[in-house]
Amino acid sequence: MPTRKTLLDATAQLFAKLGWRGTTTRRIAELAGVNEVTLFRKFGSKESLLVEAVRCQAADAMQDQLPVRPTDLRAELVAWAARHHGQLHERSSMIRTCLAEFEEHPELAPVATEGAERTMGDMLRYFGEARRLGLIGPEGSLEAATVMLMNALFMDAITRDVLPGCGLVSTDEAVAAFVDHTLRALAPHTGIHA
Amino acid sequence: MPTRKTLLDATAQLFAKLGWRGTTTRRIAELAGVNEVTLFRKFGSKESLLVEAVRCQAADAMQDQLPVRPTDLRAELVAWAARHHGQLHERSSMIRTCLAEFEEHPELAPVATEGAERTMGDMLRYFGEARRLGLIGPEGSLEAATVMLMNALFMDAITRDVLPGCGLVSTDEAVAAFVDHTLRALAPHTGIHA
DNA sequence: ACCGTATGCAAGCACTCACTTGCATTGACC
DNA sequence: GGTCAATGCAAGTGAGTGCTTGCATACGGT
Repeated sequence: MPTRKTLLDATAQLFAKLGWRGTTTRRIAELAGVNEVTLFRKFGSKESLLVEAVRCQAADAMQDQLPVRPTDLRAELVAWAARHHGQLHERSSMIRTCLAEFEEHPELAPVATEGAERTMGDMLRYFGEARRLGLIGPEGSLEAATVMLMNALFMDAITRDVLPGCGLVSTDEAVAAFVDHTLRALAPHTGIHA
Repeated sequence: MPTRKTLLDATAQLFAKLGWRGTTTRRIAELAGVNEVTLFRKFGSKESLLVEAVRCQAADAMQDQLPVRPTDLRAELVAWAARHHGQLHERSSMIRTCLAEFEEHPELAPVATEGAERTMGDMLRYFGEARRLGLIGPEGSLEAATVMLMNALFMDAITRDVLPGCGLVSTDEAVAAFVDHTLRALAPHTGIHA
């Protein structure tokens, strides 16, 4: 059924840009090139369609994992962070909208955030492994390091186009600076990057 | 004129919760206990009223500065970060909504973000001063430290009620952990907090 | 006592919203 | 050729939208 996917894609696209209330069934039908009635026959209501569209969009998010065994921390983290930042940036409009809509539509939250928690768990595991291998020092909270790095990447990705001038200038520089700062806090001895 | 402030407050409150489209002139009038016609007589249009309401809300944000001369970095930063986090948290609903509405209503952006940039500048100055005084080491990017700390606080504050389980558990612990992590990255010698 | 300003009230305008109904058309499978 | 499910089209429902008009009422300054 090509119609179904077409409708879900159009809905996600409109929702990201216009929010729940702005995403009208008329606009969805027009963008999908489908009659408005078809939308109701296939999904029953606007609400079902929107929730399903957000669910699919979130499920599409690539699962990008850190290496099982850390070797070159900086290289691996920078590469991972760049990919992760790219993914977030692609979806920044949808993410901003969801953050605002969670209050009125809490049913969106579980489906949209499941990925984030898994990613945090993966990074925590990675740092734990690195510490076990002596690649980072025995002190410093790995949770704090993980949350701060992920928050920094997240914020930069979702505010970059909408609030230029509230962060670092270039994306690559920002990613590298965040990773370096994180590793400096976890370094086994001073001046690891000096 | 009590009516004016009443209307602005009601508007800001509704806008934070329901967004631009959800904030209807009927709801505003009802919440403010004012006739809907009065709203149009005083502000001309819904758009003027909304922009003005967001402007006032942002202007109300307390300006909370770091000490001119750094002495006890950790204590000063923790105290400042806790206050800053509190302010952000109070306005988290409005902030989330604005982040989503910036795309459709870019006129909101300048008025709403002016404070954030000043705050970042203040922290950068504070770190620069601290480095000059030898309270932090000569290496490590102060911009990265500033952006990461502010992003971490910002994210924690605006996602705390809407995405529990995506960060650290208690607010106070989170704030302290973020500051510690930041200082560890900037520390003049290893193990400053050991 | 008079006047201007601010507000309320009732009604209405043209428009959009989510959603429904009834009927015609298509196309695939038997 | 006949059946059935999927889709389109035209029209309409009741509710909500931003905004306007006309008129009544209050209150303060002169």
